[in-house]
Amino acid sequence: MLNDSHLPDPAPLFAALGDRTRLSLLTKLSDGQTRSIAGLSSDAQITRQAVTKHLKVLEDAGLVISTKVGRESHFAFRPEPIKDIRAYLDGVSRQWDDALERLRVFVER
Amino acid sequence: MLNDSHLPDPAPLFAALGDRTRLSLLTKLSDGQTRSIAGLSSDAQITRQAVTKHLKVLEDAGLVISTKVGRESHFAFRPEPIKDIRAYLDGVSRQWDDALERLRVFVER
DNA sequence: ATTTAAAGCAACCAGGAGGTTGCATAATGT
DNA sequence: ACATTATGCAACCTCCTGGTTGCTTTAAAT
Repeated sequence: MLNDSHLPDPAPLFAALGDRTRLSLLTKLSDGQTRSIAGLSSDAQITRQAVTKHLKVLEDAGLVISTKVGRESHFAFRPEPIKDIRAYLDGVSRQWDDALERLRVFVER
Repeated sequence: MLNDSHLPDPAPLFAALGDRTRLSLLTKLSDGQTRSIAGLSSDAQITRQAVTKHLKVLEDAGLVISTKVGRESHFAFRPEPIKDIRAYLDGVSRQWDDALERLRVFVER
């Protein structure tokens, strides 16, 4: 049995990624450049305040980090949680592959 | 620039994974065994009807497939979408790594 | 034939998510 | 000094989500 009781719950992380706007913000930031809220809002269809809320969600999930620079908040991408969920998905895939392999061995005997 | 305009929007897929109950259902099913709604509901803290709703979300996301067997609905894991989101995350990670590499080259010259 | 078990369906409810407007505050630019 | 820009904060609104209860239908078990 796949036992994930020792892992932190990845659901909130997936939830943070489960929004088009947030994915788009993340994609922009994943080019390594740091951006202000105004910079991230300029080409969005929603208000600056809505973007701020999305950035808060991303930051709470650890996907982004912000630092104050003068009157601006500069946001940067944080890749660590991405690694975490890839590891989680690897676990799920592995359990599946193992199940298939057991079935194959059973059928072929 | 990372261009994801040709890809199907992965946000709904992430959203489907963004719930503890659904992740737990998926984890159970990823062992390769097929299960009825009653079987999946028995050790859950919520009602059978709530489980049914979660299964519908998972099925809409393609993460699970159901077939009727007599009066029962049997659910099975579908690994394909997992591969899709891993590919998506690989793209994000790659863009990030490339950015770091460019920075390194720039700094070291 | 009757009872029991599995599932579908609909109505309802509370709370959260995503968005807005409006206003205040604090740096920057001129 | 004054005007402008970037952000923060709060109130509000609507719709969706995750959950419930209650009832019906259908298959299986006795």
